[in-house]
Order: sequence, then structure tokens, then C-alpha cells
Amino acid sequence: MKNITVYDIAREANVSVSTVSRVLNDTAPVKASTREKVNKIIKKYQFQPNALARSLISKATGTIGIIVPDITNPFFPEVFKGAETEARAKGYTFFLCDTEGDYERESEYLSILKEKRVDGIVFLGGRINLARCSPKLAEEVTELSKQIPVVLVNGNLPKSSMYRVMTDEAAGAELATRHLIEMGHRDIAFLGGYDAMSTTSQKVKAYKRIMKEAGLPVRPEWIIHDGLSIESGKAMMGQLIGMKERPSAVLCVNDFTAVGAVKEAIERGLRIPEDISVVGYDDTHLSTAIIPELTTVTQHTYELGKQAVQILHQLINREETRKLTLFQPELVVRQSTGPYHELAPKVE
Amino acid sequence: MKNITVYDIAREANVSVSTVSRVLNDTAPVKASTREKVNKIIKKYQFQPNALARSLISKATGTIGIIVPDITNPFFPEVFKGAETEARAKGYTFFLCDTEGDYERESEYLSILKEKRVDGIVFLGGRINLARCSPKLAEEVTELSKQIPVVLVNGNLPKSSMYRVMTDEAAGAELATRHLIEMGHRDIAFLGGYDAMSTTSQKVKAYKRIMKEAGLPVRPEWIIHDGLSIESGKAMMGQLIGMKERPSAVLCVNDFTAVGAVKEAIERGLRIPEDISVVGYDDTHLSTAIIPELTTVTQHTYELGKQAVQILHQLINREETRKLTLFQPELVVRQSTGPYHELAPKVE
DNA sequence: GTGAAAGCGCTAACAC
DNA sequence: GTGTTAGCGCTTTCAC
Repeated sequence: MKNITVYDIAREANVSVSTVSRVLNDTAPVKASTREKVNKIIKKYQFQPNALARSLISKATGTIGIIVPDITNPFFPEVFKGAETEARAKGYTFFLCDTEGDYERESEYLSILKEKRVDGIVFLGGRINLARCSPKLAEEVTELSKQIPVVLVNGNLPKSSMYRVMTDEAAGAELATRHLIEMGHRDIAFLGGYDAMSTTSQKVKAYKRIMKEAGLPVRPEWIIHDGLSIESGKAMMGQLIGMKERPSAVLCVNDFTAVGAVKEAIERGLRIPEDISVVGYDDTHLSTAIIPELTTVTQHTYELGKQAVQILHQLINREETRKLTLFQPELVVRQSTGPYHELAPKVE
Repeated sequence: MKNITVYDIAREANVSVSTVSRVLNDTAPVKASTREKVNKIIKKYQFQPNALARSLISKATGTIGIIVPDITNPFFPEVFKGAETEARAKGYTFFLCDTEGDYERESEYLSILKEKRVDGIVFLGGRINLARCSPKLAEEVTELSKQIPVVLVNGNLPKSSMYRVMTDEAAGAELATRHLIEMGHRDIAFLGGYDAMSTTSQKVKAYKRIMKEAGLPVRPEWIIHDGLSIESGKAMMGQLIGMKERPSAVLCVNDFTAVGAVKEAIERGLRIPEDISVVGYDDTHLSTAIIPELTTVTQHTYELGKQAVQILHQLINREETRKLTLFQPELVVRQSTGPYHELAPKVE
């Protein structure tokens, strides 16, 4: 029952523990015959060296912590998948920390990850998406990053120069807005996210800029920031439809809200895209799961995770690497957007 | 830059390391004044004891490994969330291992988790869903479970008596089949999964049984096992529709395939549920994301994960606990199923 | 090629 | 109450 150790192996093989260690790590030449003898006993007992003891000496654990706000939002599993595939190839295992966007939980996990001596941390969501993150929250991360490599994905921290991997959110929103304008839409709303979130505000800013450039009016009442979930998407679309004048097209902050918006619109008897166009953001699996399939902005989620780990790996190995990796998003036109119709014609 | 240790704290506080350890763990009375002095220095350096060294002694790491076949399938994040919430409350952190259903990768991760001395393992998917798991694969897990507590979720291993948490899949399939029969359907197909998977075969068996009990014909060509993804759902529904005679209702092995089936049917011009009824399985977020919303079988995913961790926790603490926790699934009737129409009447 | 011994950072007897 | 010391299981000089 007792855990078997290098000593047990050594004793049975009539060698010293150092020799066992040598065959284990191939760190110095060992006579072929002894090596075989040792290996046989290792196999016999299925001996696996204790990674804890090893890490205590090597100061490397082969683990990475990944902090996400909601693993239930398909965007994050997709990023995770990219990260994990890359990490596995490099010999890392992941601690997955779901914070539910709660800053306190983030702090907790940060502390745990540090205690557990992870080799690096990938940080998504929560405080790094705040338009104005409190100095205290920010400092906690920047301080930690002096001790453990940290890579932020799609976020940033004030007064810091963290390593970051991100999509150009503004560019994505620009693409989406242009697309709608080119389809002849003039009355375009923006739905979802939160005022305080940088990911939201960056998109809104781009949307407003493009609208102005095109000489189109931006109506404050058509910009609603009230959540990121499917449910909130429904609610916000409901609000929009309830107004005296409603837009002919809607930009959503992510696929979740877009799906909600689409559902609500259809339930209220609107046709998509004939009566109202909707565009999402993220290009998660969800966007092709529904009917009509969502026109959305692809973020290269998998690549985002993969790059984050690559950067982290370089940091861990103390290699020079770029501070910022920026991905250019692309618009994926599917079925939820269509040309503007003055009076929605009866179709089919 | 050097990592600060209990010795550094002890020296600066003019006490011994044991005293530091005592205030750290509150494991023996310490004079209030010394305790304060020590605490001050700990705070000053933001000292956090090395969990590795701790675990080396305590033989507990406060980590659990969770093995899933595909974190991208919404079923698993939902289970994870339940597991994580429960685990966090009990002081555990999760290693998340995505195996992509690859048995070799499972073995790899099993080995890594053992090396890293996790306190327990939650196993989902892959080999534990095989109708006939090879002795070698099975043994690997049963052997491991003698050293580390393992809980299987929605699966089993031959010739073993593993701890398990599961939904009664047969009961779920029964519910779904009965529902369709009660709606007047006689021609019911079964789509998705794999022949070799127990989760599939249990459902199919129940479906066949209920059909026979109701005196309804089971047509072999209407039972198609070719995948678990949205894409495969589309393909299988495509096959079905291409047949000379097609069923009026379809049972799907999970929500993913059901979504695919619904999409394909609609694209082929069928109305749901007027022309064909579709039932999913799992009750993931996806089932309410689409239109029509999916009638499906709820598995209590969150609860499944939560229970798994509870059982695991008891095993870790060497408490007695039940071998099998069985959840009764429930049918959730939504919009994708409706009464049978001989000739689909024009509706709306 | 191989072994003895020190030490990674901590906890836990055991003394005092 | 507090300090000394021996490990936990491993790697790594440093001898031989």
C-alpha cells in the first residue's frame, strides 16, 4: 500500500538511488546492464517518480493555470482546446479555474495557482476586460507576473505592460458595421455586454465611428448593454422591438446575445434577415447550430489559445518574445443578415 | 528574486521555523505576540508556503483530475461547472484533461495525474463508455483506482466495481420513446452515437423494448449510429430523408446530433414538429438556443458533476459511500415534438 | 560508472 | 510556548 520510491527500486536492484535517478532521467551514462536491471524493477512495480518531489528541486511543475470567466460559454472551451493541444505537446497540464467573472474568486485562484507553483498562467475575462480596473486588482496581477509568467487573452490591465494575445476587437466591430451598411442598413443598433467592459466599449466605439463616417445617426436608445447571455440577448431584443421605432439591423457583442436576439425576434414574429438583420461575434459552434445561421465575426478562438501557450512557453524558458500578438478578425457572412428592405416584402 | 521560505520568515522574526509553521497552520498554540510578529512579516513579503513541499509531507495535493472526451461539447462544461463548484468549496483545484476520446491520450493523462499525485480522478467518456472495453484499458483504470480514488461519470468498466455516478440512460430513452408514441407516432427512428458505445446501446435497447411493447415495428435501417456531432446529426438525418419511407419522429442520442438533425430537416423543407418530430438528449444550453427549442431528456448535468466530487471527497477521506449513484432523467417537452399527422396539414 | 550525502521547503515529533 | 531535528521523495554535486 505504501508508495514505492527510488529507494525501494535501488535496494532491490542493489544500486544507489543516484543510479536509479540517472536511468530515470538519462542524466548521466549508466552501464547498459545496470540500466536494464533497474528498468526491469521499475516496470515490475510500475514505479512513477513523485512529481512533487521532483518539482521541489527542479522548480518547475509542468502545470499551467488557465483562468476563465465561464467555461459554459462556448467561446472558452474553444480557446481552451487550442491552449491544451499546444500545452500537451510541450508537456504541460492545465489547472482550469472558472471564476464566474467574480474578482474575488479570481484573486483566490491566483493565490492558489501561486501556491501550487504553476509554471505560468493564462488569464481570460473578469478584471482584464474592465474599462477601468481598480489599481488593487490590477496590481495583484502585475505583481504576480513578476514571479510567474502571465499571458492575458483578449484583455489588458492599466499602467502595465503585460504579455497579451488578442483579437483586434475594434476591427471586428468595424467589419460587422460596414457589412450592414453595405447591405443598405441605416438604422443599426448595438446590443449586449457591459458598460464597464473594455471588450464592449472597444466594439461600441468602432461601431459609432463607422456609423459617423458613413453619415448615419447613432441613437443612444439603440445601444443597450445588459449582459452577455442568451437570456439577456432575448431581453435586449425585446426592448428594441418594443420601441416606437426599431432598427433594421442589430450588432451583438457576442454569439450568445445574438442567439438570444434572434430567438426573441422570431418569437415576436419577425423574420430574419428579411425584417431584421443580426450579427454575432466570436464564431462559436453556436453560430452554425441555429437557424438562420449567424453572420458573425470570427476570432480564431483555437489559435488564440494556442498562441497564448506558445508565448507562455517562451516566457517560462526566459526567451525573448513579443509583448503583443494581435489577430485580425474576419467577418463570416451567413444567413442572419440580408439587404435592407424599406417595407419588408412578403418572401416565400 | 529568490523564493522566500519559512526560514526567511523565521530568521527575520527571530523564531524557529516550527513556530512559523505553527502560525501558518494553527496547529499548536503560539503566544499572541509572536504570532502577530510572524504574521506581520508573512504579510510584508506576501509569503505563501510552497504547496509542493507541503504536499510531499501531507500526501495530499488538493487537486483532482477530471478527464473529459471533449470540452467543446456543452454537456461537459456543464458537468464541470457542477464539479468545480463543489470542489472549490472543499478546497480542491482541477486538472482538466481533454482526451478527444482517444484511449492513448487517456492513458497518458492517467499517468500524468498519478505522477502529480492528484487526490482523486473523475472520469468521463472514452473507454468507460465502451460496450466492450478491452481488459487492458479497463485494468489500467481499476489498478489505478486501488491507489487513487476514481469516480466514473455515466460509464462503467467490465469486471470491476468502480464508484459511479450516472443517469439512468435507459430510463431516459424510455421516456423519450413513450412520449413520441403517446403523440401518435408509429414510425420512429434512432439517430447517433456509436455501435460500440454503451451509452448508445443502452438507449437503443430501451427504445427497441418500448417499441415492441407498444407493438410497433423497429426498422433496422432507421437505426443509424454514426457520430455524436452536429455535423453527423445532419448527415444521418439526410440519410433518413433520402429513404423511400421516412419516419415521422426521430430519437437522437444527444443534443448535438438532434440539433444537426433539426437543421438538416428544415433545410430539406420539412417543418418541425409538423412534418417530423425530433427529441434530443442531455438538455444542454443548446437545446433552448435553437428554434424550435428541443424536446430533450435532462440529465441534471450540474448535479452529476457535483455528486461525483462529493463521492470522490468521501473516498479521499476514507469514508464509506455508496458505489452507485443513479439519477433519474426527466423528459423536457419543448417545441421540436408534436402529434403525428397522417398528412402534414398546412399549419399557420 | 557508481555511491554518499546534502538539500529543495515544509511539517511533525520530540525535547526543553 | 518554542526550538531542534528528522524526514517527505527526489536530484545533484562531489568523491572514488
